[in-house]
Amino acid sequence: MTIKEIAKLANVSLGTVDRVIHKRGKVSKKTEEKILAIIEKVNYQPNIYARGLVLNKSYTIVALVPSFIEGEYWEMPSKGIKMAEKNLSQFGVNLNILYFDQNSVPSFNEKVDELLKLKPDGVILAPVINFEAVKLTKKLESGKIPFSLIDSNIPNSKALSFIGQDAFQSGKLAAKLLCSEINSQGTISIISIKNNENHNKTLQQRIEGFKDYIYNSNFIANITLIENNIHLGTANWEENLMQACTPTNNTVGIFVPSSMIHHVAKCIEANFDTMSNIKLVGNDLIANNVKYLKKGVINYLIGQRPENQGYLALESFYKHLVLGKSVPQKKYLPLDIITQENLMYYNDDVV
Amino acid sequence: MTIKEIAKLANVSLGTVDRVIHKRGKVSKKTEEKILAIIEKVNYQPNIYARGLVLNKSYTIVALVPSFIEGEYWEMPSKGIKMAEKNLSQFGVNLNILYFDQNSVPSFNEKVDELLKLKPDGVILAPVINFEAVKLTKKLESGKIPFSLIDSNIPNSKALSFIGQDAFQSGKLAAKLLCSEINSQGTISIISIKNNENHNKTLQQRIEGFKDYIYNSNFIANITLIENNIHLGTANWEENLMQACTPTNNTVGIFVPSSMIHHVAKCIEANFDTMSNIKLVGNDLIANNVKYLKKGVINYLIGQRPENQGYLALESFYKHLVLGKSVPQKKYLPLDIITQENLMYYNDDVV
DNA sequence: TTGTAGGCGTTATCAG
DNA sequence: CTGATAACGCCTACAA
Repeated sequence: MTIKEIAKLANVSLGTVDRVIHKRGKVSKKTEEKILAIIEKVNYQPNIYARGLVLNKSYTIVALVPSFIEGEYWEMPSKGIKMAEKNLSQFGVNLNILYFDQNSVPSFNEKVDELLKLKPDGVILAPVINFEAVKLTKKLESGKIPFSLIDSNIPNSKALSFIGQDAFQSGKLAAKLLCSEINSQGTISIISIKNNENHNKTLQQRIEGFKDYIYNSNFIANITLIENNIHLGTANWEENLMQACTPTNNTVGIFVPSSMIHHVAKCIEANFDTMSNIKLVGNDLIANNVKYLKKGVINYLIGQRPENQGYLALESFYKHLVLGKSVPQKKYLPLDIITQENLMYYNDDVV
Repeated sequence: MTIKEIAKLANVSLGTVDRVIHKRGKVSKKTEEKILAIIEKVNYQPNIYARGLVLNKSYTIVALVPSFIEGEYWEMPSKGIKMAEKNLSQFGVNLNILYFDQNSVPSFNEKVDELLKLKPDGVILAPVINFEAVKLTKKLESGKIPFSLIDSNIPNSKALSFIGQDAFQSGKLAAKLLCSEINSQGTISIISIKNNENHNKTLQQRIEGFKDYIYNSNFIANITLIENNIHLGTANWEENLMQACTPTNNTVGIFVPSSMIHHVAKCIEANFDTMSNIKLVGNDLIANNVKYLKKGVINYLIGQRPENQGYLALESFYKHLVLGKSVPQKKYLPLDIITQENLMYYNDDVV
């Protein structure tokens, strides 16, 4: 059903129908009602090709995400965003990725300036440097530029959508898997490994979830928890890590609430004679982690579909700007449990 | 870059450029080469809106899948196909779902006739009744109607794409999970439950994968396997099932290689005083299974994203027919491990 | 308040 | 062999 046909049905011209459809006024109430009724009745759907052709709009979306070196976590969301661009560029969605250094506020602000100069129609933001990210969202809000958040949320922000994972639940899941592997008894070591200075809410929530599971289980009496913090790049981080890995009493399991578990796995592997029965659970399917999962040093990895997060973030703008559809305000991606046995089908998994 | 601009660059009219692009001949070699070079250089991409508008083609895709009652497995692929239609109908992809009775060859053939009468531009087929399905694919091939297979494959068929799961690997994964739960010792019962008469390759492959894992593990000596077959709807299937569930010797785990594990779970729950420590692993997130997973009667479910399978099947025709893109010939969806802890984010998971 | 005409980029047809 | 032109459905400016 076209506008022309509706016009004929209503005995008006197609200009009038168009004005009704777009609520541009200047139509008498009577004809408006008549046209609306017809539109309703025939369930008129605009032809998106014709609309796309005449509007021929193109949208600039800028993504502001942490820089990375090959194999690091942030490569994956970037990859997903780029894949989405490949599919969506033909619909007028143009992408511009800006990378900032997670450890440098000036670098972030520099990129923010660059971003604003591009006058984007939408922004994808990874709020890793939380405080600065919040400032940016305020600016975007006042500039009426819609933004989507990936990875972690900024509560109370007016984001078009948040796409990420439920970190607390991720921690609970990790605890469940580790407990099942260690038969629910012994000492578990939680090792937080970070490569930046920022307060990492995700890490914290995973740890809380992990503890929550154990505290509320009925074998809590059989389990001891130890916590360690390692800061990559500091003077003696490797020694500290080695110490954290070394079995105290009867360490039977290690949980690393980040993608950095491969550092622990490397440690364990180097001392496999004494440590081979320590079970490892961590997050994220980055190449280094996968390597140790395949070797059996890591027992479970929990995935959060980072490529998908990136893909969906750009797609949310496509839906919002191009199709004019509504998009879910919050999207938690599934927490995938990855083992040697199902690893192979989790690789090319971007929609 | 538009055809018009290319025409100007090449000092020809846009008609000529169009003939080159569509290889319709009647262009001198010299001008053709010149135009091709320009197209290459400027990386010309046709405007899909304009193309869609003028072609204004619509495609009829017919899906032929098993009928179901609410909550059964086949509801999920159907749901996925319908969701895809919702997104793709505006691009001219029209869907027609035909349901056949898995236990009735005549019903299948009746639907095949109906299908052929619709003169579809593409067919989505669930080859559950294998022999008849093969016959249909032959007809489609000779009629040059492309088809996609979902759920299980027909090797050597000329399908546009197959979208399903690796059933063998699914069985291996089930074994791994069950072994981890039962601490790798005791008697495991494999209970095949079917609701139709067809030879079910998927079931068979899952069982083979399951055995393969155990035979190749180093705790094979500690595990005993028992196999049972239950045929839903036969005279005394409930008694048989009850018998199969009853612990012999030291049954510690049960594997049901289909979506029918809720029948076993019901059994176990009814005798929870004596059977509460039997671990259950099965397939598919249907409502009945989820219920027992939440209760803790079922320990793990393995998902195969059936909605996604349906969605991707229809989308493969969109990509093929509308966008003219190539689609992967074979797509195995990930084998998701579902527990109480990650269940909640696996529900609205269709792309 | 309403109707009309031109144009978006592509395809396909028809006349040269 | 090549160029000109109508049409697809929608939007917008402008005329009535």
